[in-house]
Amino acid sequence: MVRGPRERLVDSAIALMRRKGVAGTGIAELLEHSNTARRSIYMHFPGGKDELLTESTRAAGAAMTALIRDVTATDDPRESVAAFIDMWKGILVDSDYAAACPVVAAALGGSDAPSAPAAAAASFRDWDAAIAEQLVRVGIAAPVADSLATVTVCAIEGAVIVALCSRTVQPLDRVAVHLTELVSAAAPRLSRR
Amino acid sequence: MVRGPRERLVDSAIALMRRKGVAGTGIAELLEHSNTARRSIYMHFPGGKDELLTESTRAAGAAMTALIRDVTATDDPRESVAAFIDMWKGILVDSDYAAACPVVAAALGGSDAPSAPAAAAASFRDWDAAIAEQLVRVGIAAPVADSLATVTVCAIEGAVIVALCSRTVQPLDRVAVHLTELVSAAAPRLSRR
DNA sequence: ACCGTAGTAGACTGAGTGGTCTATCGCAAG
DNA sequence: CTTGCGATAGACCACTCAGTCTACTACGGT
Repeated sequence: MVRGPRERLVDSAIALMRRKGVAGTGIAELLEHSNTARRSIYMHFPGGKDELLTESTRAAGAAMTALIRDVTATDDPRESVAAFIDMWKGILVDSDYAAACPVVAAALGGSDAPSAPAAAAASFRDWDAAIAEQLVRVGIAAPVADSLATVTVCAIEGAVIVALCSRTVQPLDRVAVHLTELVSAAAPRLSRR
Repeated sequence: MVRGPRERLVDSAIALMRRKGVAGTGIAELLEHSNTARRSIYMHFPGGKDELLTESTRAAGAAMTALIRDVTATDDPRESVAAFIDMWKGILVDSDYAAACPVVAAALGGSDAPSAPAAAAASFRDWDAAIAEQLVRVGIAAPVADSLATVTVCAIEGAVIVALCSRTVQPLDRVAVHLTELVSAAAPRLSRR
């Protein structure tokens, strides 16, 4: 694995966006965190902070898309939901409720990184599509699957935020219960389990 | 209604948090937006930015709690959900997808306003309680009502974020459908409508 | 009419912002 | 060895940040 300045910058930007948001992520802090020369930012990202954070949003979104595709390889969406919720619980607890979703930060950081929200929106769409694909595979009609997938993403992202500031994973657990309920109701052939 | 500097500052802080987040809300911008003397901030909020934004979070949260209590006065939670979703759609469209939830901003702004997340968490709890109260009233068992209330808050907040960056109210519509579905399933005596 | 207080206006500070620039370093291809 | 280039180190820029300070004004209670 090549660990050039570009990769280090993107990784650090993702880590900082999780904890500080877009506006709160400063160049100086980013340089220190990634052990990179100041100039390297503008070599790889001529557009400066906006370009760097937007690219980092894309990278974080793509990584999550891959993870979703991996987790949804099963034929039971309820397992997938549980796996996701567990992953988020791990992130929150391990970071002592300091790290949230970098893509959410990007979605809300339009005033500091104007092109970041568009990258966030693209990621959300990818996640939707990946989740809907699994739901269709287990027999849910496409329009319902799309809708359920969107709700899954929204509910989990919302729960992460509420859980973060409340310093408890309870919102995630509650969301897991009801998302499972929705999936079971929509996919009759799963509901006997 | 008295419109002293304190009220103007809180109102402006809420408006700016919606659009710029906590870290992105600067004192200078706040002063200009609220037409207030610099000194007045530190007269009313000796703790500076942290205290001002935390207090503004409490105010925004309380206003929303009142609105929730108002909207949930009905005995049909499905109407209440629809009313909320409509309200958010209005905010997003009217602001041209620039204004989100100030309480979410506070929840994520811990690095710039350390005591804001706690105020956000308190608001989320109040909203949960207000929503759960209505659900219990229509015959849903308390534990289920609590859980459903949390999911309602999380899903809507998540949908606002996704809708904002996607520049479409579709996520909110989809969330409305499935929240209604969940409420109907949990409250049998409503489900014939 | 007087005083006390809240509010206004705006200068000022030190630290920090994102971004640019020059100079040097290390290394690989010719 | 030499040339070229990405990377590093760090000075430097104009600007903004949050917060402090002084001087002045407006007004309500006595």
